[in-house]
Amino acid sequence: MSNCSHCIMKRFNALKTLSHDELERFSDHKTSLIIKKGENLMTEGNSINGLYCIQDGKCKLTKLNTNGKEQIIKFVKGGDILGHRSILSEEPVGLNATALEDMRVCFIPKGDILESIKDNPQFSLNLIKNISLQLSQANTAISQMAQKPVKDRLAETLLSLEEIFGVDNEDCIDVILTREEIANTIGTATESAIRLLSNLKKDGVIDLLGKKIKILNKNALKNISEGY
Amino acid sequence: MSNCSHCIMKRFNALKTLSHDELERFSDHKTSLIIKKGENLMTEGNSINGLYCIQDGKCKLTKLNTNGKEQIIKFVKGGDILGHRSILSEEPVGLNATALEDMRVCFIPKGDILESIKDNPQFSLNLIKNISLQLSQANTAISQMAQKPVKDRLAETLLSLEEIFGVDNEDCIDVILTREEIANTIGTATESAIRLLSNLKKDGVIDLLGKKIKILNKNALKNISEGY
DNA sequence: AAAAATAAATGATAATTGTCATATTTAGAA
DNA sequence: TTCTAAATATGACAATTATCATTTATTTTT
Repeated sequence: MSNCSHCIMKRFNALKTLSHDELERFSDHKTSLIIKKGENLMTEGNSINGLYCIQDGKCKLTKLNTNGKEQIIKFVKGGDILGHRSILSEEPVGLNATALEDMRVCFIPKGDILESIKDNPQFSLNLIKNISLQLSQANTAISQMAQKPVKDRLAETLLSLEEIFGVDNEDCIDVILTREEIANTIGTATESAIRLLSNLKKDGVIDLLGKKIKILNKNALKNISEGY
Repeated sequence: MSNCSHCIMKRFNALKTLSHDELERFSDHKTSLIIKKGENLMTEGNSINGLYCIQDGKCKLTKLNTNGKEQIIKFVKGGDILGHRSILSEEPVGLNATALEDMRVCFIPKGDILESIKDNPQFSLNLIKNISLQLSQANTAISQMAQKPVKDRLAETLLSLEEIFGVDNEDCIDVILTREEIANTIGTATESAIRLLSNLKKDGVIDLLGKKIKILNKNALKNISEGY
């Protein structure tokens, strides 16, 4: 099985401050798992006892609203970690993590993580920074959801998806989402999302190739996202 | 000047795990300040080098949107702490903290806080839990802003305001907000907020006594907040 | 490959929400 | 107090967004 001290994950995030010894310890205790598209890596309300390192693949973090609708809170990809908030706060997981494509994930038991937190203040601090950044981004999201019209939020979301996932060899945003998932990200009805995407295409701002979306005019999108 | 080890603050939050010695150190270095209604305790984008303990008074945490509108993210009252996120993440403050009434606040220099974080893992952990809880609440807020109609959000907000601030001797929610501030909390136009408040009053769910709001039927509000 | 199921697209219409205008009330300053 | 400014309230209307119905396209299953 692969070794944590050689893993690409350690180049990212909080994990980059871990010593060789700590990574070896992780290696000895970790389990690798494959999450198939559509399956849940974490489920809202459940407790977990470890940290997930996303090796490969993409997932969405969602919340089920009281009205039964799914809200997508965040997208996660290879190199990201999941579950640290729950470990640190000793609370159940707050979001569902659902695979958007097949994923390769490593699971590192809570005990090892807590040990590193105790031994390695820098690791601990990096986890805190990660959570703080998420809080900061969440506050921005609240503001935008509350005050921006759907069209602006769609533009914003498309830019952010390209930022997160990059583009493929045809310059399309490198993630496959259904129209419903896009709608659940910006908080609108699926039909509205479809209509606004069609408008953006008609205006030459984006191109739609099946589920693939290509941004043609980033500046125009940026303007729309700011209400112009 | 008052002494931290006798302060009511230490009954709350992360501070409750601090030792007598730590509190004495805080006491020696702290400064007390009065923030007048309308003044800012913290300002978005500025850096701070310490922790604020709110002794008394209320404030709103806001974010200025790209469209120039103010979004209220959170309300803060006596017993709460502010600035720990910025200290821990070593980033500028993300939100404005504006006094809703005159406030008494203590400021404890960053150095003392960082020392306690190093010495006292439980203190550190409690700060993390505080930030984690905020993140969890923020995610819920995103979902509600994105998916619930304004009426539901208003009902939700009224319940939450009573939860946070309690009621005065006339059973009114114990905080004075302008209609504009209520609108900026739920993310709507001031006129819409006014109209929906009037409707709730007409339906006998709340009573409006000037700026004071009294919840008459908590169950009805709860139902409205959930879309019934 | 054909059939069935799911997703996307579009029109028609209704409901929600925002904007502008204006009146009324309240709070603050001279 | 009296004046002035600001906040609240309400109507009229426009813009945005949701819902429902239906068609077309795409994906999945048999």
